Amino acid sequence: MRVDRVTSGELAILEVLWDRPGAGSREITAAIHKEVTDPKMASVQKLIERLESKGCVGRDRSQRAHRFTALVDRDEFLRTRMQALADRLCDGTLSGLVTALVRAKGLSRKDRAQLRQLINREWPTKEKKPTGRPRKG
Amino acid sequence: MRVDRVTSGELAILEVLWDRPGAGSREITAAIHKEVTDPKMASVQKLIERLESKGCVGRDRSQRAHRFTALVDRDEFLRTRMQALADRLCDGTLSGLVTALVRAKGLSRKDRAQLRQLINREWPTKEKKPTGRPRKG
DNA sequence: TAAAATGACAGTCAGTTTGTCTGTCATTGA
DNA sequence: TCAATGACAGACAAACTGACTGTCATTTTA
Repeated sequence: MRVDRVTSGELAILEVLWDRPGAGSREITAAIHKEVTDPKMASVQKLIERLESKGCVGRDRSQRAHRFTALVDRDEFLRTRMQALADRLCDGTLSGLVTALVRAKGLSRKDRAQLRQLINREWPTKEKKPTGRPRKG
Repeated sequence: MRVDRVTSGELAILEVLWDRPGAGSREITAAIHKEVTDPKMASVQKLIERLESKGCVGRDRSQRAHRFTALVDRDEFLRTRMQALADRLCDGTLSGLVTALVRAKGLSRKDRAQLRQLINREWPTKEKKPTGRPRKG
């Protein structure tokens, strides 16, 4: 799964597939380009082909018009991309990434409030359960 | 400042400059390559040149051997890169990015503890100052 | 059924990117 | 004076990227 080598054009395909799992090449083309022409269709197919070879897209050949699905979800994709940044620019830890985020200028008060709220909502309070008891949700 | 178009090779230069502000081309070359040859020097200079044209590196010409400094710091660079990710993959907010981070699988308990601790340390408690009074830092 | 439309696929293409290298020149220092 | 140094211009191949053509089999339509 070569998520790290997904290009901009390929990413456009993935974005469509995240919204519409199982879309066909025509639907994808329509979502990306104003007009659905033969060349556009071919371009999309080529990009899908490359995504497939990178292990990021799956293909259902049971019908003539193949149907495609993303094999990475958006969150996972994002995390991989951020991990790549961390590997290159921090000590390789995602928390190092967020540390930089927190320290960097240009983060609005609203941003910070959102972040804090987010963290507190996702990981409610002190985690007192060393047993890893499954949380509701 | 075209931080978003800094390539891998150029980033290597920046990393040296982050560690050693004011380094010369020879020092940078030595930090990147095993041997300091004429071609390597020229390559490094070309990369510096491009970084300069992107506004990411400054040049002090007061001496024959120019001295260089990064015009972006690591945190800022990181933030810009993450913002680019957010623009493409989230609603454009950094908190959307962290949301994905938080939701994504593959985040260890330790990671999460670190993140929480980080947030709480950086933004101590409730922010009750709508006036934006500068915080000690 | 014949013709048109459709979709997969192979192959090509030009433009760009990227890191490297050559060659020239002025300055420095031995 | 001569060698070393460093800036700089220019060229370069390889890879990347998205778009395109052309062919073929299948499906749909007239």
